[in-house]
Amino acid sequence: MPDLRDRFYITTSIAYANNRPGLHTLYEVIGADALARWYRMCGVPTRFQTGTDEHSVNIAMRAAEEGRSPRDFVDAQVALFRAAEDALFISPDRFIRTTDADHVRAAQEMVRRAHANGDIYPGIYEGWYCPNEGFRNATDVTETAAGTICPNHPDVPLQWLSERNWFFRLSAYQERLERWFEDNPDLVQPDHRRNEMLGFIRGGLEDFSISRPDSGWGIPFPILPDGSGAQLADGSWDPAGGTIYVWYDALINYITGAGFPDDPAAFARWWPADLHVIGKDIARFHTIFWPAMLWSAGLEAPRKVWVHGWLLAQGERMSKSRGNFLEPIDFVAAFGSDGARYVALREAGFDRDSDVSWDVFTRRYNADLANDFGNFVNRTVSMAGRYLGGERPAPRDAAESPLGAAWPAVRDQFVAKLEGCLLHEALAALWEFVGAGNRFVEAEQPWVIARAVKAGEEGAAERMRGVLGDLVEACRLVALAVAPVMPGMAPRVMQQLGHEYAYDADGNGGPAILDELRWGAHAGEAGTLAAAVPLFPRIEVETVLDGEVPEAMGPA
RNA sequence: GGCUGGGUAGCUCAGUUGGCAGAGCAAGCGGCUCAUAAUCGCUAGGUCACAGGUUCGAGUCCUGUCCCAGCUACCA
Repeated sequence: MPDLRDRFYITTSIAYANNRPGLHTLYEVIGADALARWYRMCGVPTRFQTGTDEHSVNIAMRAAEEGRSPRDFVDAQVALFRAAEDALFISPDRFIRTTDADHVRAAQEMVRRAHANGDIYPGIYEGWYCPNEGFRNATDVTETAAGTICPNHPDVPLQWLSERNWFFRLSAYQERLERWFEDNPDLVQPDHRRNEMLGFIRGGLEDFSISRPDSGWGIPFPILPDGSGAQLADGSWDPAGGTIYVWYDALINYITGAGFPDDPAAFARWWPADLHVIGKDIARFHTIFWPAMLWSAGLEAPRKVWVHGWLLAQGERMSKSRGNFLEPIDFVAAFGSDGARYVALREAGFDRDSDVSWDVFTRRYNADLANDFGNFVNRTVSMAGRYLGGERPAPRDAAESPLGAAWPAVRDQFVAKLEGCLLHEALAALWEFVGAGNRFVEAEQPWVIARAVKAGEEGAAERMRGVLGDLVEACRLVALAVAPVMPGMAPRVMQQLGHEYAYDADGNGGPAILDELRWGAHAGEAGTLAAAVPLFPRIEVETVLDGEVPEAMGPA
């Protein structure tokens, strides 16, 4: 059962607006959206935030290449993200952009607080600089006869650059971080990620730089090296202050969205976040840098960080640069919005890397959605219409019904896995019940009962109503439970079953879902079933093989 | 190199405190007909990476070897 809090604040990491969205980046958003919808349906006031990270020299360069202003460039990128998220039924309460005015204020305020607390200081940042990629890690460069190069651009000699930057005193927080990890084993999950982070902390923490020279595209650093304010009399910012570098910009989005610093009441309500959902590549920044930054500002650290894995294609991480990504729009076109969400969350484990392919997604869609669940609803509605004239039969008491007796354990398992962020396992638990439903049909054979009814056998009609009532109820429960994952499907099923669907498009507004997920919750209410309409048309594999397959994801 | 986690049926993976190797999908066969050629039942003979060891008995513990992945700080 969920820990019924007074509110739930959940975030995804913000996507780097340098590239168009791919399914591998939206995968995290789909998972977080499903969780957000679940808490909304539980009746917990929920705030779900996702968005885009829009500053960086890289983005300014990309914009310049296209002959546009950075602002025009990111606006166009953001439109692509929003369109893809709309297609996937993503329901953010706030889509935050790091170029938003309130975010700029939040980031600057965080810098001021760190400064006031003595946690930042001017220093020298130096290292090998690649004109294409910026500063390179010492372990990423190679010494050659021609000079020092980075592996991605062997023709471009690296330059040794020194910059005068501000540094954050992360080293001062080592003990507190270590204690924080030790005292809260559930804070960073899964466990192996937690262990990695803890090991990193124990290995010693260095300060990190948080400013860069002014590039014309970034949040102005609000303090000059001498400690005075960087804002000029006319309200503009002194370029000599430079800009805030990535982590004191991007990470801040989570508190901006909660109301920091403009709306103290909202901030008090929503912060600290209950759950940051992030990818494993940025675990360190979210579980080590971020808490320290918050503490420095006198704020609380997030309550939980969930680190998911990557989608892999033939063993390699999906990415734009590799070209082995999946276009979200193609994905939705093939599987539908609900189907796309389902197969992504069911096929890839939310706690680890998962190899996926167009083929396994298609198989999963056909097996789970078309055959198992879609057909289960279809045959149930069809039989109820044919044998009972469309009057919705009531389920029997759980004690008299195999399905009713099995349901509570299924539901509990589903809820436990879902709230534990093991979304794929939650769905698997639910689908066990779908299988039980189909087996129940075979065991009872309503078409045989129909003949008995026709022959006037005593008790046959009652048996028919009981069996079909159980089946209708099973359809209702599964459709409702899986609504956070397939929000478009649930109302369609309810309509066919003659039940009301009381939730808004984003999952708000309805009764507490746990009450609705009781066997027989609406047993006493009359209703009329609609005509059976297939929910998930089968996808013929031949169709997939023939065309419309993104090249990168098609059959090898 | 160091640390961590893995290598189990064609594919994806479960395997609790050591006790006759499991599930789903795919494939083959059979049944049924309410249903989206769906569904239900049966079938799968996998040296549980490899080699040793402990034990009455090891996928499950110990040692060694091979292979894979992750982490080993400033990329968003």
